Amino acid sequence: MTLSPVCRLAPSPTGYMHIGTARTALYNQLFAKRHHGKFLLRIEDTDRERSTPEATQAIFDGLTWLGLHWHGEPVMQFSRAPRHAEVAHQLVKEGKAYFCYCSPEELAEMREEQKNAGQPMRYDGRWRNRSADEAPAGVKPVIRIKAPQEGETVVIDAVLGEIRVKNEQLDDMILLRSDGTPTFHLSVVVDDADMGITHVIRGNDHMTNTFRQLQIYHAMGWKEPVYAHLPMIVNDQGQKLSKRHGAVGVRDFAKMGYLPEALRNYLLRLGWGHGDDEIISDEQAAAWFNLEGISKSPARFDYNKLNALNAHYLQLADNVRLSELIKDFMPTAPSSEDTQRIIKGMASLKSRAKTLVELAEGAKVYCLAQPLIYDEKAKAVLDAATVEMVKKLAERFATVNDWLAPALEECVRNFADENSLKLGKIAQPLRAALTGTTVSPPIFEVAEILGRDVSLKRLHAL
RNA sequence: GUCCCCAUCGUCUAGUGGCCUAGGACACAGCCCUCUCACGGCUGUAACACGGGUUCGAAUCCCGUUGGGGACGCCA
Repeated sequence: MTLSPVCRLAPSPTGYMHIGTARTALYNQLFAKRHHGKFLLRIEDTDRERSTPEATQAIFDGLTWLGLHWHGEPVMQFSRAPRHAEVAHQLVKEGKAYFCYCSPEELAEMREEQKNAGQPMRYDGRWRNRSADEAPAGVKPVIRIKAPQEGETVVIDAVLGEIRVKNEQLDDMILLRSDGTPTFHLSVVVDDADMGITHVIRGNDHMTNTFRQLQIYHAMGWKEPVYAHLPMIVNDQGQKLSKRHGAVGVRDFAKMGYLPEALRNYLLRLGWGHGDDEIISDEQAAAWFNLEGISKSPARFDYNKLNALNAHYLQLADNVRLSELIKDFMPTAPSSEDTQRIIKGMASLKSRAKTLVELAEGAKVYCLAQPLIYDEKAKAVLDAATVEMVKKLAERFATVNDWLAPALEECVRNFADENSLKLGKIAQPLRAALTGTTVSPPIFEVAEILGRDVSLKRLHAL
């Protein structure tokens, strides 16, 4: 690549930030990084009805949380409306676009007739060659492009290859609405051209838009960008991911306890491959990412794999960082002493968790809420005879000098030998007594971290 | 309805005419490790949608069928 690429993410701020948008952002950012180019952000807020500042903020927040940084100030598309109108009028002057005075009702009627007749639903060009004198009074016209009616439009897509469509299939799309505001196609092309975008990497739902957008490039004599259309992310039914069927917002994944680095790795591999590599660091991703590796077919979102990846990145994550992150997932904030215990026990805790939610759950052992609550399984373990035994063990514990896991383990092993018991026969009741549960990190480690006083207190509380 | 795109284990994928009795990862099952649960290690189940070609040879190329997805707005 001789010139460094300029990529962009162009989401419309009409709600939350979709996970598919996040992946598109990742691919754009990686591609730009790989080739030392730029990754720009443009907020497509020309739909004044649906665009909200909150949704715009959600996009900034989502990208920031994911660790995807864009270059420079985001472009707010609506602010460029005058420029878009200017281009539309220029095309009219050059005879490449024209005014159309059809009412929305008239167009709807036309489509209805076409549909009933089994015809393709397309604008029939009824104003293409009429002069403005025929304009009905009081009707504000739209501007339509005078699209070529013969030949074909060809897209060379970096993912899909060459795609051709006959121009007769395309109609004269609206460039400028009757209120003078630009439509999507016009603003996208004008902005991409003005921003110097060289590579348009976007969702496959834009594939068929490309033909129309190319016509604007051709009319204006602008150099067209390289296109790369990404396969959709679909749900387990194979359909477009939508809010009706579960989580789709980046924020939802944060709330479910996923780490941004895990989501990045997951999204990277969802629709792109590099041999047999599965765990891919940010550095490797930036060095390896290429358009050739993008797959053509839609990819299903799979929580199992995301969970596995998240578990992996949890292992790699810094213990103090994790102790901070799990606070959002705990009913009450742990005290500073509890937090210290959690950090000490984190190595064992995190190997047992797939998400921050599970990690927070596990960390509860070190949060000293009194009295200790025993779950059903723990109660079952602690029958009367067993409680007697544990109390005897507690007396032994009181004599342990170094309150450290190895010493405690030795103490319990000796106790077990003396009573001809298997270690498990004592360790499990000990676990139940110390944690109120039957599942925890290694119990001697838990006892060590809990400390002598707390541990003995819990044993005596039986 | 019209147009466009897609098609390898349940899922994500490797594979670009012989290296494929199709590889990896996740999930699943079993075993080992083990104080519980995990981690880890080992083993296993499991796929080229179908039908025609082309070729000495096809998961790989071509055509068709079927199935899936997307687009057809004065939304983006």
